[in-house]
Amino acid sequence: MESENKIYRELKKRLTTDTYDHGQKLRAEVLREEFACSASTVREILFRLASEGLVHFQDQRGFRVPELSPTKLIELTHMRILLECEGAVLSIRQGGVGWEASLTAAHHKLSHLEKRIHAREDPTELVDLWFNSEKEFHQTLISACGSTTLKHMHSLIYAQFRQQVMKADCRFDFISINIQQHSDILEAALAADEALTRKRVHDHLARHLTGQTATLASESDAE
Amino acid sequence: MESENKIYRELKKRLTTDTYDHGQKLRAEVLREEFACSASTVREILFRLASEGLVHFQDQRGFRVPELSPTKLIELTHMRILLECEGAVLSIRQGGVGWEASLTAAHHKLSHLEKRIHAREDPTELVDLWFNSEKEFHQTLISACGSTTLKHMHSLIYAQFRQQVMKADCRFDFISINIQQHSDILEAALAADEALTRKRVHDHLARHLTGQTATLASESDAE
DNA sequence: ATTTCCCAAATTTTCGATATTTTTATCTAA
DNA sequence: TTAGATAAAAATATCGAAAATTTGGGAAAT
Repeated sequence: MESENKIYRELKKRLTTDTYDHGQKLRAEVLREEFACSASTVREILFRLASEGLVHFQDQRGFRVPELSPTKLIELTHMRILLECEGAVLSIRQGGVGWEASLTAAHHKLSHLEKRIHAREDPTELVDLWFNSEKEFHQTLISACGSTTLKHMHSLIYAQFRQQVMKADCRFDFISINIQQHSDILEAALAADEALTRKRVHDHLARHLTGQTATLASESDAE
Repeated sequence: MESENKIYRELKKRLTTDTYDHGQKLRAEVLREEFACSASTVREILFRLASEGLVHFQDQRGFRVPELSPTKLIELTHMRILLECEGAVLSIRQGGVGWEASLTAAHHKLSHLEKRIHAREDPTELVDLWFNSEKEFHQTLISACGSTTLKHMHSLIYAQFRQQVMKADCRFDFISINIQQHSDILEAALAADEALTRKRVHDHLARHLTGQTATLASESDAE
């Protein structure tokens, strides 16, 4: 049963980190072998992921990685803005020095990493680290909001958002803009400027509101 | 498959409509008999409900109806305010006449029912109808927001909210206030007054923000 | 050549049995 | 009497196989 959680985390990681292709079929029988467990166990985990929106399930037709959807991405971005602005503002009000410290720390790590990525020719090796750091920064931003429910909703949305942009994000086309925007958010948050924080969180995510982010290179339709 | 969805809906209904007690154990073996299916099927459904927050799952200890939690209720109320205000405002902007018509219709049905409840001595028979109507009204309020994701998040939150207040709501202590507040919301929405709509949605839900709603009569801890 | 129907293969869903873990009950020793 | 340990009972997790459903391909008919 400990292994089940392990498999869950591994699958979730893959689904949000550019391992599978959008639309690809996820056969329990195949994954069963890979993870050395029964098909029922895999099935259970896939259902769990399906209800989080990271896997698409169709009756009698099994599981798939959700398709790329510009509309979905816009909606997810909208939700992220709503939740992160709310969470950030509440954190500003209630967070105190402890929160400021952890946000600074999270930003420092992220910033350091993003600069390394920016300097590199091929940042492939750093992709995984970046996914973690950027997630941690945004989670820390709302961490002192005082609502487990808000944080939970955010993590659901964030994971789906990441799944939609994982392929694009691996190219780091916007890395230098990102560096600036993350700094801007930190600055506004530490200044306890609620309106400015909202604006900067919005600006940071606004790029995904156009529906043109999804112009990707060759989509292989492996099956 | 088809029967599975049926069982899922039935269980969800029970979990949000005062059938089980908070903290009550949900044994797969018991439900298996009742629904005439295998324990695995029930287990699958319970997992699904668990990831929606409607049942509590603990490793090796099975499933339970979540405990009553004042903190949780406050958080859920907060989320409802956030989501419903956003959804209502977007609907005002994008809804058009069609939306106004369905909102008026939903309100009419709800209003009619609430007046019947208010007039009665024992409204027990109308509880189920009321749960449906009140849900429909609030869903209609945000139905033209243009975001499937927002509506989905709202329905997750709404179900958990209802689960927390189901026992209390069956007593209809606030029915006359509710009638007024539902009307107020309709009025503001039809007037396309965004700020006022936000305020009235907030006021309608504010009662649950105090953490004192949960003073209930005898909690039986059946097992 | 195209469409329809039917059969076979592959995939998914359901199930009951087995193994593991937790809970309850009983007994012994302090 | 109580606390701890152990055994018995109950509940849960895992599995492989049987049942049901979909998919793909080929033959017959238009």
